Parts: sequence; C-alpha cells; structure tokens
Amino acid sequence: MTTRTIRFYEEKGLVHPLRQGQKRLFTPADRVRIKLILRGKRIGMTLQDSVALIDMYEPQRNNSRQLHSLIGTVEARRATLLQQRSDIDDMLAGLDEVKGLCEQALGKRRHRVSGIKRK
Amino acid sequence: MTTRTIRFYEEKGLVHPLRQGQKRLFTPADRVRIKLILRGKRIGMTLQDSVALIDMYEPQRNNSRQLHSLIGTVEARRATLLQQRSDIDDMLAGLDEVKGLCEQALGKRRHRVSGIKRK
DNA sequence: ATTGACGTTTACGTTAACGTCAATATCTAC
DNA sequence: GTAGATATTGACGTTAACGTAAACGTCAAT
Repeated sequence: MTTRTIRFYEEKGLVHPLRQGQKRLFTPADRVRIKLILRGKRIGMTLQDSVALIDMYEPQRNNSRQLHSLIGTVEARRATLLQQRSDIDDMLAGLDEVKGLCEQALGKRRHRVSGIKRK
Repeated sequence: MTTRTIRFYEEKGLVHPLRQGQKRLFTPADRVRIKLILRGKRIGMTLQDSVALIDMYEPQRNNSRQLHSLIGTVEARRATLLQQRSDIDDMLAGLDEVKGLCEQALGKRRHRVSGIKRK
C-alpha cells in the first residue's frame, strides 16, 4: 500500500478516514476495511466488489425484500467463490504434478550418475 | 469470449491457431489453452501469469539449473494459491454468517407475526 | 448478383487501479 | 530556525485487457 493508494481509495469513497487538519487519521475500523479490500484483491475482486461484500455486514435497516435480495447476493457470491476454490484446487494438483516430474527428472539424473560410479 | 478476445490473445502470443487463408483454425490443444487461461483469470491471474503457469507443463529441455528454478516457481505459485484459498474460505465463512443473520431476521419477523396470531 | 451472416484488419477508445511529478505545507531534530 | 523527512493536492501518465467502429473479404442461400 502506498499513500497514493490510500488517497485513491478515499477519493473513490472506499474509506473515510478522519481529518486532523489536512492529515488523515485511520481508525482500527478503517484499517480492517482496507485489509478486507486487499483480501478481495488477492482473489481478483474489483474494489467495488470488495466494498459490496464488506457492506453486507453493515446493519442497514432491513425490510423483508431487502433481506431476500441480500441473501440472493450472498448466494451468488458464494457460487463464484466455490468456483474459484475449485479452480485453485485444480491448479494446486497441476503444480504437484509438475513438481513431481521435476523431481523425477532430477532423481533419474542422479541415479544415472551413481550407476556409472557404481560400475 | 468474443472474437476480439481471441484475436487479442493471438496478438499477444498466447495462442497460435492454424490459418486457412485468413481464417483461424483452433485445435483441441488451442481450446484447452484458452480454457486454462480463463481459469487463471477467474482467480485474478494476469494473462501472462496464466501462460507462465501453462508453460510449466511443456517439455522444454531441462538442465538441472532450470529444473530447480522451475521447482522454485512452482513453490511460489503454490504459496499464493494457498493464500488465495485461505482468503476464499474466510469469505465463505463470512457469507454464511451474513446469511445466518438474514434468516434469523426473517425468522424473527415470522415468529413475531405468528405470535400475534396465536394470541 | 445480391443479401445476410460471419470473419478479418486497422486503429482509436475505454475502464480500473494506481504511478509519477511538481508545488506546497507540517513536523521533527539538531 | 533551518534543513530534512514526510504528507498533501492537483494533474497528467501508464498498463492490462479488451471494446468499438470502419472498411473490406467470403461463402452459402435466395
């Protein structure tokens, strides 16, 4: 995080740090918000997506329609997260495979050499 | 995927479809490559990252230094994937929590109504 | 031989998420 | 009280990953 990033986030309304003159003061809540945004970024979410996700926690006044709508949003996000996790698991399996091939190649090489030595 | 996307990928050297005149012909291998790229995109990888990941599978001639280097790359990618999966699990837990709160709010409402009726 | 339906190239446009730079203000240490 | 380190505000620049528009080729069907 650079200061520029912080300013950019404030400019976009993602955080609202207090002001002491021209300086920004960040409450622990601000820091948590930022960390949640970064977490979202790590899995490819946009800043807006992260904010939308974070805002689900906020105790906005809830009528029944809004609650059902929110549940729908939750389910949708849940589905993409599950897809992403599945993608990740596939990649991890692939990486293990590659690593195995590498080690096997290295192992064979060592074995070939030791074979020569043994003779 | 739009045709524009395909052309863009070819322009960037991500795929190399055969040509029949001016038309592009995609082999099954091309399609797999593209699907792997899309999988990478789903978890926020750049196109270059995806290509780098895909290329790990290719049987490039392997000297010992390159193999060790590749293992290092694999380990690094593995670490970020694990981080991402952990992030996703955290978010899923958060979503369950939100959903629980929603259902609870809706349940309470229903209960309140039925309570009135029962009286 | 014309009409869609589709594909192509070229080239400029767009959005997200910052980077970079210049000019100015604040604070801290010496 | 002055230098140096750090923060701030515009304002323009940058990169990735395409979108969009214009102008043209191709091929089957009418």
